Amino acid sequence: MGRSPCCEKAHTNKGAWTKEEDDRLIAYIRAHGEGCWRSLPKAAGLLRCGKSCRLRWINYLRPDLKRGNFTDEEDELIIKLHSLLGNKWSLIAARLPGRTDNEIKNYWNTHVRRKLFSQGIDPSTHRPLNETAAARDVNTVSSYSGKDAEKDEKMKTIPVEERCPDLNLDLKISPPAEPSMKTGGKTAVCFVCTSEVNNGKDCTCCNFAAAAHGSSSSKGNSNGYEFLELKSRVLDCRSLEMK
DNA sequence: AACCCCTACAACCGCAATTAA
DNA sequence: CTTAATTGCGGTTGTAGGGGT
Repeated sequence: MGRSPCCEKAHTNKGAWTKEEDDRLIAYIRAHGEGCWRSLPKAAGLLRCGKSCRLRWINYLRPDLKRGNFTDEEDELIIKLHSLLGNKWSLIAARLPGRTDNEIKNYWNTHVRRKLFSQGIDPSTHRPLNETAAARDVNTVSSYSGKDAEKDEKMKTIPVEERCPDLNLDLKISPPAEPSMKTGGKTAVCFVCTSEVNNGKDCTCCNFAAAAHGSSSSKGNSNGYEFLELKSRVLDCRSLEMK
């Protein structure tokens, strides 16, 4: 049973991409745009599966990627967003223009986790290690690790509120900063009231401009942080409490 | 120079969610 | 409504390259 493979593996390349493959993919997407990853490899003359092409484009070849080291501001923002969203890398990436979910995930696992540990902070809970160590004795929450199946099962039974009791996580996440293909960039959902915001008009429930609803990086005035009240790009988690 | 270890990150895999037929 | 196909996401792996011995 199960699903059929996404591609004919016997006839696809794997591993690192060559310059020629990159060039083919770039040329094809420039000519035809993104989409229909399933048929793209054949059309572009690539011996790759669609998944692989999509990943290569999104994580490496896209022209709007920032690349380079993360700034201190980005660093801080990632930590704050992770404390709110957990391992929702795509949501975090949506708030960091030019960064991909894969890049942020790698950065988190190689740099940020270590940094937080060195500061005595549990990267899973964003609470002091000694505090979470004590909590572990009670309910094992802070000892959670994705690799630990047993703990994972326990984790599933513990409400989010218990894991971060000082955070009101009954919040709504806005769509990505970039207008999606599916919505055509015409509608978005207010971060605060969740009502639809159409054609770049501001939501009436709050002062958040349309730029913060769905086109922050393309409208010029936004740095992509306003939705978090990050004018100064410093996030107070409690300021994000939603009803 | 050779070997080993560690780090960083590109890429893969499996599954869930979404969309199309 | 159901099923199959496709896309997207998060976890994990593989490996190149750098540093230490």
